[in-house]
Amino acid sequence: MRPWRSGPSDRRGYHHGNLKEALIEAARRFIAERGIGGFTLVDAARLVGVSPAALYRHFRGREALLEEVAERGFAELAGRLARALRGPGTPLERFTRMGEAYLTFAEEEPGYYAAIFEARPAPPEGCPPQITRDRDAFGLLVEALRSTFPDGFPGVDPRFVALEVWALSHGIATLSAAGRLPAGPGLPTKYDLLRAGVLALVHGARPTRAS
Amino acid sequence: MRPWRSGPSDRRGYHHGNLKEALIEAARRFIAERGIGGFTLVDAARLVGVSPAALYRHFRGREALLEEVAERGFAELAGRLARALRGPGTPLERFTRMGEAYLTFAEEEPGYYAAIFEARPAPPEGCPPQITRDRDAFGLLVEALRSTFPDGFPGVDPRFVALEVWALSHGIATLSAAGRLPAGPGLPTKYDLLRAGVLALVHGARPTRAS
DNA sequence: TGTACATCAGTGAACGCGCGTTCACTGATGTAC
DNA sequence: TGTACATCAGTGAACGCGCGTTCACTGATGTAC
Repeated sequence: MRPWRSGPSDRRGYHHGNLKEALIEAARRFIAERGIGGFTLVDAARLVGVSPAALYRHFRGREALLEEVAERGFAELAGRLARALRGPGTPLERFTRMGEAYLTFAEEEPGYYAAIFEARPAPPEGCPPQITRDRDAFGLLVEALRSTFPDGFPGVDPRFVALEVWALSHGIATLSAAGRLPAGPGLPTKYDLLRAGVLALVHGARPTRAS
Repeated sequence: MRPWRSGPSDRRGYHHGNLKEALIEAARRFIAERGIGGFTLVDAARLVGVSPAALYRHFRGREALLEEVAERGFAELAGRLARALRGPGTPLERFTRMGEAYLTFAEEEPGYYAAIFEARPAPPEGCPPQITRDRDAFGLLVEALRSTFPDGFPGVDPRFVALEVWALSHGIATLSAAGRLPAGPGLPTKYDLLRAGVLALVHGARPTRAS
């Protein structure tokens, strides 16, 4: 990519100069507003001020653009989680902040969040990138659990606890995004819910499961 | 609706006789396969063997059909939950079975489940039916908690615990539907996850929240 | 420093498609007499 | 019991629309000489 001359100029001309990034950004915003299904190449191009055909200089098509958005979103999420975990405080404080970072990401970046989660049932070919991404994120969570509770959990695989924490976080994030968590003064925030829930899950981890 | 002459005849003729129900059923199946966004009136009509225009004898349009599907789905879900709760066993056993019924519903009826949860951000008019539905379902859960744990939770509103249980259930159901819960022999099933998680949430309910 | 040229990121018109919806209509049904 | 008729659930053709994608093209850019 051509080195872009510095300065705040928003530029406009025959060559956009930053089209790929601008399209990803536009997609992120439209997905946030209307969901994956409501996202349209034509709208994205219009927002950026470019003809729809220009898109094909940078992406193979709609799916490729969505995949790129999911990729960016995942990188952003992973970065936020890692940063929260690396911060100051006791292990438990940092773990708690990681949960908050997850909810905050889902709230601030609903486009990314949706792209990450919807971007593919995809044909049952190899499809390794997705698997890899999940494994990376999940591994991060498991590692965080291990370092936060170095003594582990009596008889329970940390991955089991990690799955529960993830499911709770995802549930809170999606219910909240759908406007289905009762909210208001005096009511618990989603952060309250997650904090208390994670503590309970972590403390309550006992060998109660059947298999 | 004309009394339908009995018999297993699938019938075919100028008058379908059962078109409204057949369309709802078709919508349910297509949403399950392709999601809300992938659902199409034309496909539904084709599956039922009727011209697309026929639909408008029974629904005001696409949105109305989706709303009807969501309504049916919600009724089915509420019925299943209530039935599980009314069954035999100790209160805790019945409460646990209610959770299983939730997951089973989400798995067996992904069309209904998606319709229930996606069927509307809807303009900020009165929109009472949705609110009412949520309140009904949530009230059922709160009632179940109260009767399962008649002594309550030390210093914690049962509705708080109910929200956490719901969020966990929803998170597990959606992750599972998205194929993102690692599954296989030796790995915990989603039922294991929910059972252990609910126990932990219920036992761990303590006054830890900030607000 | 100036000019010819290769490169390639853009244009804009067009395409085929499938969608939701409408319309005037038609044919089956059940009822009144 | 037979017939005329009102009702209304269906048809099928058509609509306007916006979509993703293609194509031959054009104009700006940066480089070689």
